[in-house]
Amino acid sequence: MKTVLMVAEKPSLAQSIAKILSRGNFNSRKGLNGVCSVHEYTGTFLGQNVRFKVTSVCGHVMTLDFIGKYNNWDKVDPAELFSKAPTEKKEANPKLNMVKFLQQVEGRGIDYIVLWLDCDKEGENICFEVIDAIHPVMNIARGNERMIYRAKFSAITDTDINNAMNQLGEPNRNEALSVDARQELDLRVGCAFTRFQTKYFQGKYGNLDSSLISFGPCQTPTLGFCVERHDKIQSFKPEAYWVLQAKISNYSGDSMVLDWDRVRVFDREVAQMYLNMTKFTTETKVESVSKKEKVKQRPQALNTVEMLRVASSALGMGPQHAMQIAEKLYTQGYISYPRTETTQYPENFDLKGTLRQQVNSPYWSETVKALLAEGITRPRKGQDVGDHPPITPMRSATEAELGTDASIPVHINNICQRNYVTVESGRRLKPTNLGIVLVHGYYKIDQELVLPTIRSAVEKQLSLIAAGKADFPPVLEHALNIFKRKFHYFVDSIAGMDELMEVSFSPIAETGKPLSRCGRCHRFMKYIQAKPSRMHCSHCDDTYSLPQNGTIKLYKELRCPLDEFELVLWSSGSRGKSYPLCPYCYNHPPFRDMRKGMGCNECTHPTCQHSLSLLGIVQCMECESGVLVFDPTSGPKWRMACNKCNVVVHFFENAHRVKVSSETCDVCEAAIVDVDFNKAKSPLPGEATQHSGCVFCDPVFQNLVELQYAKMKHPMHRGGGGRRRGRGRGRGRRPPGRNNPKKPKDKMAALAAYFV
DNA sequence: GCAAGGTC
Repeated sequence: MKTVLMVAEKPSLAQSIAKILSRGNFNSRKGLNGVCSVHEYTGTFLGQNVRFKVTSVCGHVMTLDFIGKYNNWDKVDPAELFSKAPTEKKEANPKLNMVKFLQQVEGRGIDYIVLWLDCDKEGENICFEVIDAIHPVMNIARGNERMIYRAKFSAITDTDINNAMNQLGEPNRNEALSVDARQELDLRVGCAFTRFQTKYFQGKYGNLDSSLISFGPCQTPTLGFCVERHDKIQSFKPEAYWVLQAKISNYSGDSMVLDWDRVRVFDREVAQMYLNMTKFTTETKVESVSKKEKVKQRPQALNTVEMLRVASSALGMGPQHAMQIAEKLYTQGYISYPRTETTQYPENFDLKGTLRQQVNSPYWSETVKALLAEGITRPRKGQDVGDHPPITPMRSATEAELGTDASIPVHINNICQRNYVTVESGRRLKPTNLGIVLVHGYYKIDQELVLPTIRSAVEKQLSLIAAGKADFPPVLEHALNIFKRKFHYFVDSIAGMDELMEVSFSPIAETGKPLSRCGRCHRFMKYIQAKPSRMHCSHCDDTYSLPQNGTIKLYKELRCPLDEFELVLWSSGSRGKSYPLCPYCYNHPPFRDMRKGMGCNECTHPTCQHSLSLLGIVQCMECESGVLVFDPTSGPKWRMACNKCNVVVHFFENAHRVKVSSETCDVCEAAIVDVDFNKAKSPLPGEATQHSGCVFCDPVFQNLVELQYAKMKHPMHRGGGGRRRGRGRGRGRRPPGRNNPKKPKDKMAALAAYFV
């Protein structure tokens, strides 16, 4: 029996599709990654009896990135990112193992594939990601029989899904290619500007309070809208004005308030004059009576931006939340696809049928019945962009169930995280100094960097690829060329933005507090606590980066024997790990086998008393290449910590001295440790206070060792497994190896519409 | 360490 593999965009959709097509008669099992399930049933396909397997991916399978060596910020000139730096497709989420799942497990030996990815450009792109993985391992078809099919649907309803299955088409290569072009453009442009800005300003100012000064074709215009609004509010100057109001009443006591035809005057004396004139009036004369009727236009059909706007103004719901709910309603079959720019129903759209679905609703049953009886008027004419029908209720819900794209909330979240804006009460966005300076800077240098127009122009070009009216390479090259020139102009004109920065931020040399001495000039260097924390020597004009997410203290005024820089002690917290580091060596590794970002606990100096060579005890039991290094600052609760992962091992408590000797254990090769215990609390037999031995093998010490993990905010490794013995000691070992809100034309117009 | 786009 032949096999048909059907792939949806997300697990919940795969299940819904299987349920509908098999009429509820299917078996499910977990897939390789535990996230994507596989639903199986038998049925007919192209007139033959086949086995159907319905599964899904989790969004994009692949992502675009530069090849490894171009991700080094120190060695790569950002300008190279526009053309020289090669890119490659990497697995978007390696933990999900999607390629293996598709290629080696579910796709192998299948006969047909039906693509049920969302029907938008991104979905079309994912189609080809799936095809690329599966096509090579499919059974070879006889003759010219087609093996790959595309289902087109707009709602997860019985009719839509069954119709799609009966009218399978082909995936659209051009639409997929337009997404490839977008990806490459966003990557090259975003990374080049981000790296340049970040490195330029971080080296100059000490209190930027953002560790990353990012730039993106969507997030930057979003910030632009916030700052523009803020500037308008700031430049508004309130002026006092006067209004005349008269309250009149007739003989029966009915009263009304009359408004002044002039509305307001800004001249107090004029207002006073009119007030004096009315003061002595006892009669009023009605000159005319007019009647007005107000007609409210009937609404247009709902698209995404309008839905988000209404959700915000009427329901007080943030865009992220609103989109999440819409997404859920869609996958459960209550509404049609919630991502659409279209505000016009097709001529043949069954409006009455849609309304009939609501006839038993406990909320509006009566209204629906009345509408059906008297007949309905079509919504006001809108625009059919050709993507999906307007957002439409597909079935009635009972208490409990209740951007042109979902990315607007993501852009807003982005600029919050970068500390460009803060969210005030009532979900109002207020730009920070940094956000304001950036936007004003772009305006000064090149307005197009922050205006939505350039993105709109790019999207227009990309849609030419999608429509098959232009080829991928020339469109990409043309767009990259424009941004490359903009980039060079920006670099050359950065002083313009810098002038604005100077007003809001302090030069790095004036920031921070003196902490440790520089090994070159022997003057105090300043410790800058603001992220990213670093050390700066104003005399030598050098900046040294430091490990993040912890505290930095002076380490007993001890010096590095190699460069005479005073050591500092990094600590992740009172119970976590700590190690000394030399600010110079941390940035400029002294030995060949060392890399940037290593502290003394990874230093291979053969004789320095703070080095791995002298304080290392044994190989870490949890990670591949780490060594447990004695922490001489940890007393009285002595401990050793892995110099690679976050394993911390507590050992002796009541000791006043612990020393790592140069001898090793015969059994496990761990370093022998000499310990002096307190007289009163010594765990040793008799009155003994001193003992030497292997921490793991010595019968006295063995019971005093306890394995515990450091409580780190961002664990690099998860715990697991017990302690393994006999893996040899690790001492000295090298580690191996914005507009009219009704007619948004494109994404940027949609974004602008949200800010109205 | 970076973009934007999917989704968990």
